[in-house]
Amino acid sequence: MKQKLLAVDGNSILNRAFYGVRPLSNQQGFPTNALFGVVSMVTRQLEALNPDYCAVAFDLKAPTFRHKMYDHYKEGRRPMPEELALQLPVAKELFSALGFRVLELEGYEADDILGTLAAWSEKEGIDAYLMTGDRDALQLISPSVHVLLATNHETEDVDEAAFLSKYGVPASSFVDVKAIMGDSSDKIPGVPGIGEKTALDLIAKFNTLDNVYANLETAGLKPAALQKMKDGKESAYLSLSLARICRSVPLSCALADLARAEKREKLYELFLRLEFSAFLKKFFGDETPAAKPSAKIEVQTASIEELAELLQGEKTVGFDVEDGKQYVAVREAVYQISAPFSQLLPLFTGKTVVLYDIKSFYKQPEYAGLQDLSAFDLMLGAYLCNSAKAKYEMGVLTIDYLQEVQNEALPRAAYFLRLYPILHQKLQESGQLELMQTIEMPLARVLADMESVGFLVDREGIARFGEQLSQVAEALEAQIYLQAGKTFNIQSPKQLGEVLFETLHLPYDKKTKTGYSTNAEILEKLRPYHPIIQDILDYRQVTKLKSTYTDGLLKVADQNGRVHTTFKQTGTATGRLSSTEPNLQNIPVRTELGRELRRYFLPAEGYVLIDADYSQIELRLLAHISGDENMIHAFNSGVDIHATTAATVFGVSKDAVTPEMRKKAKAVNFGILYGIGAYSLADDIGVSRAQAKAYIDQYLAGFPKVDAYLRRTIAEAYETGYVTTLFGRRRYIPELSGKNKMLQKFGERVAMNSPIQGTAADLIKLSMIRVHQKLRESGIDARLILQVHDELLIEANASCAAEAERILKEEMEQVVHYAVPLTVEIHTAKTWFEAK
DNA sequence: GTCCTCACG
DNA sequence: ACGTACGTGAGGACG
Repeated sequence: MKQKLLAVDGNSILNRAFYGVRPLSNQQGFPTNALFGVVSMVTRQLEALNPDYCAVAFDLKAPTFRHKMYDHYKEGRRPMPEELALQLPVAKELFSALGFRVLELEGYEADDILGTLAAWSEKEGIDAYLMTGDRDALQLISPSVHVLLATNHETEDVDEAAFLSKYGVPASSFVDVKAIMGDSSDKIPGVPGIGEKTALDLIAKFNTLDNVYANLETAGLKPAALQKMKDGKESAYLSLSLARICRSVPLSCALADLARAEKREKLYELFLRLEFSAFLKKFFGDETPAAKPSAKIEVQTASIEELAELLQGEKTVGFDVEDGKQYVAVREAVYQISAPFSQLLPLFTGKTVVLYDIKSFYKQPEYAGLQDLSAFDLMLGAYLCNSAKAKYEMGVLTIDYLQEVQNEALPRAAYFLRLYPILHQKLQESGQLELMQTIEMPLARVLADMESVGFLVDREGIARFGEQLSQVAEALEAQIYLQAGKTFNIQSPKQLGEVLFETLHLPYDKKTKTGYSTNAEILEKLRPYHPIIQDILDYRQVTKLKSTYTDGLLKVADQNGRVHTTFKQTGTATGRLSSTEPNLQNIPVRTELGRELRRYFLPAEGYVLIDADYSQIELRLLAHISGDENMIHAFNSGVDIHATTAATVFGVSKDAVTPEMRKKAKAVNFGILYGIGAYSLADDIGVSRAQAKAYIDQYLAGFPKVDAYLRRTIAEAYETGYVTTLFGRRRYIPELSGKNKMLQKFGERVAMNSPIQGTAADLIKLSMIRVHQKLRESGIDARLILQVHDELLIEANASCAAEAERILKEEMEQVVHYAVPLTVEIHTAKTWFEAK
């Protein structure tokens, strides 16, 4: 087995990673996105190759940076963005810790060093893998030298054969091609007027630049091209020398000095500092290097009497159940307790019980009584501290807040009482402690009850409906094949695109990265061109209903025909809930056929369903939050808000508003809530961009305080890095602190939308807690079973339906008293279809 | 695992 | 040069 060298162009891939990975930073605000990308790319290659030698090369020229791969930087050099410059020295540390020798030499660029290493490898008879995002390096490919070309999402292994089949010339001739075609981003002139195609043709025929000029007259060029080649000869030879990568940089080390030497303690330290929890887990698992020894905790067993003794005078106690074993944490110690929970309960009274994922305890009857204690859920606390995280596992929390890797040999409870004061303080500092105590913690109990109760579905009815859908799908499928003239997989966007745009030659405008776009919006436009389109749209709808909804629901119904969703309380950046397995927050309603499904969502025998939803809650909150008199007045006078908006936008009286105007105004209202952009609004309502901008300007002139509010919110978000809801819920917007304009724009839209969407989420959560409480207090036979963002469902005994309806409407409408009324539409019926 | 598509507010 | 409305979850295709 030949030995291997992995040599990385540090500048190139750091640059790639910086532009390819969304902004990330650690809690100190230090940018980490490029470093994350680099570690991710490099470790993948380390695993795949297991190289014996590792080196990384960095440019050492001017404090500027070449953006070769981005045409828009073709004007030349630009200063490196600060966020990237900060990461550069850490990248060197990271490479070194990963076992790479860091190579840099005054006056040489990274690719020259790579070229030199490639030459060494050839001489020593080992395989070299050159990792870079720069296509220039392809000229270094040889029988023993591969280039690992890092593109946006993958790293492509280019060897001699791959190069030849892609370009039609051997890799060794790549510089000759460049000498002719030039490279504007690299300031290589080439032969003016000659492009890639001619250059490749010539080199394919003659192999080298010398040979091309030796045979120029017989090359079969058109007269114009021939003349250009003649005129550009000098430029071509200059380009050849510019394009050729140097292979003899006078490095002060030898191949043997590049032997891979991982520095694990350093790596651990760096990963911790950067908060790379996934990499920590991958590299270190539960083993903590000596650099930072985790607290030495012995797990002891204790009887209830002993525990009672230990807990004397303690204000906080940790509690957890893992692998069926109960753990109680007291200060620095963890005790395994084998008594039933009911015996622990009195010992916890009067203390704060710190635990993780309290909802899962509430769902198990053996932990009854927990709801009467004062508790602090670390998962929920961590969510409020930063709602943008993908995960809130203990392993992540220990890294983010304790700067150490979770030792999985210890019970999780070992960390609880160390995490609690930190999270508690962060909530206090960020003004979210009340939100935690009065909304998120009590809500967990409500959600647990809702999940346990579930929603009854008519399984036979759904099965019948599914059968009908299958039959329709089969018929549509036959029609589609007939019209296409062949069979293919309609559900494959790739195959469908080929059939539509290549077989049937339908016009297309948009392509995705991977092929033709065939989504409903595109197909809608194609409808007039071919009857197959309608069939495909219908087929899509029917198969979606069948697979996601009828089949999906039947799969998860319990033996009583009830489906129990799981509400994720830490799933969204705005504070909303989400619903999984099954997702009951996206049951169809917008189309007639889809809505049919709701006929099979039922109350239990003798019960009814009550469905209540807030009308236009987000616009009402916009009115309140902005304090705009015109919008407040519109809501207080109970008029149609979209019609009022239309009158404002179009400058007509309310009587003169046409349905078309109302429709457009409604779109503008949505646009405002989502963080408006003229471009998207124009696209949405089918007017010119200028027209859309005029609508927006009119709107903002008509509701001046809305305008002021949006501007103020964006400005504050730039200053502080976050936005908040009326209840203090915070969302950080790191996109605003980066230099990427597109991401900044996105951040601004987030800043406009999140306080509104988030406040609505806070409000309905509070309503749920109140409704849950009221229903229990009144002792009536009714319970909450579902929340769909602005909608609540109750299953109530028919005998107390009216009372349940009254409570639901009252609690929802009176949850707060704002500048505009929060109105609720409510219906009671025997199916969800009828109740909505 | 990631992309595309589509269901909801 | 590029490509946008905000927030989600699920299923199928494909590498």
